[in-house]
Amino acid sequence: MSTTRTSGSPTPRANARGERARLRLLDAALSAFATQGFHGTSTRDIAEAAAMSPAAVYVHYRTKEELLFQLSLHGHREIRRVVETALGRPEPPAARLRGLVADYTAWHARSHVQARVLQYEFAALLPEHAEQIAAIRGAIEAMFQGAITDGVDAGIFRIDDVKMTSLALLSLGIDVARWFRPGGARSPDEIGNYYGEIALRVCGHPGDL
Amino acid sequence: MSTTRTSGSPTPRANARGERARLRLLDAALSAFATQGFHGTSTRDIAEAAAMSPAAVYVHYRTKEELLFQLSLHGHREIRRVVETALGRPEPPAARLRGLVADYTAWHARSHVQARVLQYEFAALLPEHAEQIAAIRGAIEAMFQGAITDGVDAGIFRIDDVKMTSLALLSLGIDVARWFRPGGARSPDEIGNYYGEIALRVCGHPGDL
DNA sequence: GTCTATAGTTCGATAGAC
DNA sequence: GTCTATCGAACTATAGAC
Repeated sequence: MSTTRTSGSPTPRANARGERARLRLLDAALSAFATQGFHGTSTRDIAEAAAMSPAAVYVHYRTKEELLFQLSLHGHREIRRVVETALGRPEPPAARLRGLVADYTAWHARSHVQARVLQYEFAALLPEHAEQIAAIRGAIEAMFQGAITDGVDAGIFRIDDVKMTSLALLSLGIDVARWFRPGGARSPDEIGNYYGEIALRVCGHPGDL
Repeated sequence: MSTTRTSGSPTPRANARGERARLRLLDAALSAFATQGFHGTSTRDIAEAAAMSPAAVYVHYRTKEELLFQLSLHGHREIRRVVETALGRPEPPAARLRGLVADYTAWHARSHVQARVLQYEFAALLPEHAEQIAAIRGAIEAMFQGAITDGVDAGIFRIDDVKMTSLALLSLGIDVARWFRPGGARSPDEIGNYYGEIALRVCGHPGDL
């Protein structure tokens, strides 16, 4: 993650103390945005949670929106890496799609706090930042569609509409961030595995029934 | 929908003019909450969109949160009615589940503005109001689980976990409110029908593959 | 880099005339 | 029921000392 530097520090690399403060602020903002939303969170909330004065926030981040953008950018890159890793495994199309949906879903459960912010606070981003995030989302969607198309071309998936099916599988994973609560009946991995099987059924994979 | 009366009007039934003003405010609040979120919307935004002064809002609603609660309550009752109607049809379990998911999903596409508010602004409700809404959500989830269990008992669905499957089908419908944009490639009914078929596949209904 | 103090704005909600 | 005017609080962000 290439963080945009905001301070006028003369050294090219930030010192350890400042770096720790930056991370504390990101962490505080993440929790607050996840539970109260971007607009429901004040910079004072963030500062207090990070054990700093309200003014100290602005030494590290120019605006409250920049905090949201950094969180959203980092999170989306993390999801993209999860997807790329899942698709990088040398497996046949069915196992690859199952693994993809399983990993994507498990990530949304395990990182539900992070996921809530980047999936549901998108509208609070500045237009230029939203555009950058939208590009990553597009890449993720394209990879899902590619994984489905692979199975169709191999003759093992039977579906009418690749794009609609892709949207459905993405929805399954994303919405987990909305309802998941830690300490529930199922662990993130269990939910992921279950949803991976569901994905094969959705794609009409014969061997799965 | 039994609206809570807020004015001190002496007549037991509000007059037509006041009723129209109330509806204008609800409509203005709905649009604003859907696009900017509850906390991102000011009472001035709502008043302006309803062509009223900021003060006039408070003649009809005690607080901004009451506007959200009325919208959320009305919307959740509407969804519950959609689900009840779908389940009330005299059909075998498979057709009933397909119709249920189709109607539930199509509603979230057709009423995506309303759906966005009631699915994603739940956290902004006061605790006592959130509790009331949660009860309706619980009833809806129970009806989904019932529809799935019917198919399992009839021996036509093959699934491992009724609750998890129910959550997945609910997620499919709800998340449509997040990504749906009018004028897209598919109409709400088409999306609903497609998702109805997906639901049968998710439940492992043999006749569907 | 952190603080105290505060500028300047906007917020939710109310008072009181008509 | 609607308005103008406004209260008091909270907001984002900045100034300037250390």
